[in-house]
Amino acid sequence: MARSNQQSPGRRLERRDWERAALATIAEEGVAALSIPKLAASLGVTKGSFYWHFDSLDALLAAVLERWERSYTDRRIERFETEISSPAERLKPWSAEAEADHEAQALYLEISAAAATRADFARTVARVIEKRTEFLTRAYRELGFPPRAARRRAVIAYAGYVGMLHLARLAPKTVGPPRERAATVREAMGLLGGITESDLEGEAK
Amino acid sequence: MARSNQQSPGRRLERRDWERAALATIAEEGVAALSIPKLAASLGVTKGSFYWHFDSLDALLAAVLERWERSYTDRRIERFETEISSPAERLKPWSAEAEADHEAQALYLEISAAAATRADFARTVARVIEKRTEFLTRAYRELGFPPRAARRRAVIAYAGYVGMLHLARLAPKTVGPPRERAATVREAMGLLGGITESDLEGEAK
DNA sequence: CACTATCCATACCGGCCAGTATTGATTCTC
DNA sequence: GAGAATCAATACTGGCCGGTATGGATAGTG
Repeated sequence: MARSNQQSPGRRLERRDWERAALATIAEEGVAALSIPKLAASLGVTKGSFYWHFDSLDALLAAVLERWERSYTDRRIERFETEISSPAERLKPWSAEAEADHEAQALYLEISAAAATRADFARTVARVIEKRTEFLTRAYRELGFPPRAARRRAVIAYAGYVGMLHLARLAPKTVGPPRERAATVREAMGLLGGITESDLEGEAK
Repeated sequence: MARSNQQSPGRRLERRDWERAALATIAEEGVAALSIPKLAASLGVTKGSFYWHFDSLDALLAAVLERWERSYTDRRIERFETEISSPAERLKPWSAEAEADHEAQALYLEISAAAATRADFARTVARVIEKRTEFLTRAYRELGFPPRAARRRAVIAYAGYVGMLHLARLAPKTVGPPRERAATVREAMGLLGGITESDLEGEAK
C-alpha cells in the first residue's frame, strides 16, 4: 500500500485530506479500487476517522467529483480565458498540460471509466465534457469560424485530445517518444486550425 | 440481474458460452462488475459449473481477452484488407462500424479502462492499438503519404476514433444527434485526408 | 445394461468490505 | 481547570466474493 498520501504524523485530518487522498488513489488505481480501509491506511488512521467526516462512501465520492469538476474544469477554463487573450495560444496549454500533468490525465480516464457504470459520475462527466467543448468552441469562434463549424471543430479537437490521453497511457510505444508525440499533437492542431470552404456553407440554416 | 445471456433452458454449457456471457456483461457493466456468481446466475447455473470449465476467474478473463483481440481486431482488419481494395473506402467502415456496433464500443472502452490497472489487459490493449494503428498507417501509405507522415496521420486518426467513442458514450448531447455526429466524423476524415507540404519534409531522416 | 465422461449443485472456508456503535484521546473554549 | 467539541481506535455485523471439496445428475459408449 502506497504511503504517498501520508500527512505529517500527528496531524489531525479534515474533509479535504480525505478528498485529496481519494483523488490520488483514484488516479493510481481507479474508482473501483477505492476502499475505506485502504484509504484510511494510506492516511495512517482507521475507518473510525472516515465515518466522522463522511456519512458514507458515496458521500466521499460525491465530494470528490465536485472538487474534480471545479479544479480541473471550471477553474482551469477560467484561468485560460482570463489570462490568455489570443485564442490560438489558449488552445495550446490545454494539450500541453495534458502532456505534463500525469495525475490529471489518469484522473480523467479513471473517472470517465467509472462514468460508464455510475449514474452520478456520468452526469458530472457529461457536464465537464460540455463545458470543455464550449471552451474550445469559443476559441474557434474567435479564430473566425462560424458557429456551427466552430462547434464541430471543438468536438473533433476534444475527441483527439481524449484519444491522445488514451494512447499515451495505454500504448506509449505506438505514439512514440515525447518528441514524436509532440510533433503528432502539433500536426493535429495544424489540421484543425485551417478554415475550409465547407466550414462556411450551410451556416444560414 | 439481466437474463439476457440465458441459453435455451436445459442445454449444457461449454467454455464458449461462458466467454460470450462474460463479454456481454463486461460490455454492459465493466470488468470490475464481473463476478462468477452473477455470471452463473445470468446463465441459469451455479458456480459449480464455472469451475468445471475454468480454473479461475483469471483464466476466464485471459480467454475473453484473447477472443476479443481475435474477433474485434485481427479478423476485422483481415476482412477489411482482403475485401476492400480502395484504401479510402477501407478507412470508412471502421468508423461506420464504430457508430453502429454498440457492444463493440462498450467493450473497447471497458477493456481499455481495465487495462489501466491490470497488467494482462494492458498488454493486450497495447497490442490491439498497435495493430489497428498499423492498419491505418498502411491505408494512409497507399493514399500516398510518406511513411512517417502516414504513421502520424494514423495515430491522429485513431486518437480521434477513440475520442469519438468516448464522447458518444459519455456526452451524447455534446456530439449531437446522429446526423450531426456523422457530419462531424466526415469532417474529421476530410481534415485527415489531405496531404500538406509538411507531410513531405523531413522524411529523408 | 453397466460404465465412464461430462456437466452441475450444494455446502463450506477465508477474506475483504460498508456501515454501526461505543469508547477513548485531544483540543478548544470559557 | 472543567466541560464541550472534535477527531480517532476498537469491536462487531452482515454481505458478497473467489476458491475448494464432494456428491449427484445426465449423456454418450461398449
